[in-house]
Amino acid sequence: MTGPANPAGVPSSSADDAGGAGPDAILRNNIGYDMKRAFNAIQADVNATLQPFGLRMLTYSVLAVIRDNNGLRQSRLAEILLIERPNLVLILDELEGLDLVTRTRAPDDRRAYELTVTLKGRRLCDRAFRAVAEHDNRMARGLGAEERAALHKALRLIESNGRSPDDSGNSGREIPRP
Amino acid sequence: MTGPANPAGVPSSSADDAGGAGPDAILRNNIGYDMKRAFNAIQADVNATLQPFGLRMLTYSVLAVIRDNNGLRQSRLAEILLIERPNLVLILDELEGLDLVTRTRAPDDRRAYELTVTLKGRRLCDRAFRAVAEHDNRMARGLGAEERAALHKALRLIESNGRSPDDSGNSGREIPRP
DNA sequence: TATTGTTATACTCTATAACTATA
DNA sequence: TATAGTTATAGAGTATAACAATA
Repeated sequence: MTGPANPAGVPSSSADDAGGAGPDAILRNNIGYDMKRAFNAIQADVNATLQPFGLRMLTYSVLAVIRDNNGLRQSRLAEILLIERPNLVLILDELEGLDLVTRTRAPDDRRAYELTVTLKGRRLCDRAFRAVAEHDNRMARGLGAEERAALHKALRLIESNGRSPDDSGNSGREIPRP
Repeated sequence: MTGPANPAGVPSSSADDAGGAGPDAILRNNIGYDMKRAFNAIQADVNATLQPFGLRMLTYSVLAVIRDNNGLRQSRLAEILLIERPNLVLILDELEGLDLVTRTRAPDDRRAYELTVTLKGRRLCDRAFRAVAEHDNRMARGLGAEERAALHKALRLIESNGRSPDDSGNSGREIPRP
């Protein structure tokens, strides 16, 4: 905690709080709360941006990663994007139905599929890429180049903090009295 | 764009990309992608943190805002947390069923309910608050105080950018050829 | 007529178990 | 037996239309 602490470490909930601090002031201290609201704004904008292309954030991500990793297999793609394999199947069905990607049997392992982007898929992906880049600039308006780089760095650090329960003793989470 | 640009503004998708840049390198340029992954980590951790209290991120947010705004009405609470009214009903049913909040008829407007946190709810909220603060420190490990403040500032700026389609002419979104 | 809370419903994203066909 | 892709299913979270009671 950085702010002034009261005995219990609990925020002051006095009535005059509501005056100039905003009714959700307590939650504004939490990175997750601010991030959820920021991400909601981003997702709404990127989905509106991708809608004319027939894509969503998720389908665009899948398309873009296949585009840059030709011959990729579904299991590996699911790993990369942190998607469960069963959920990826439906996304690929959708993209394949739109003639944007193809599944071809792997020559060495006939259980697996190799994913490729079609010409149509590559063209759409490139156009969508530019629209998403504009979306990014729109959402980052007001941030300087260094601030924007710092944001990316912070987000990646947080992501990696989530994967490392490398605290002392227990995993760092409190165990409340039953 | 900050990096070197090629004629079309499209990222190089040559095969040697996959070497040291990571298979999702293209998406890593997008704030939304990094933020989604960071937020996934945060949400998983905060939900694990709140589980012993019988709360989730969403129910904790509702409880905390009522705690600091006694007498709040559902419509206003929904506005504050950007939740649709119908969805809030179920959350309040849950919190009321746990004896953490109460709905009492507003004296001046008998359509509305005034929301209050019970003693049990206040105690639980305070304990959860401390656990969430520890969760926050866990997720922000590696960030200095200024970096952390800059992160909050950036997130709030992005949120506000989402609410302002104040561009010139069209809303700033590209209209692709049909 | 408008608003508060509610019901019902649907859609997206996510998560898990179990199946098939190959290995 | 183990793995790749699949099916079925269930759970959050979110979004909209329509209703009853009240204003």
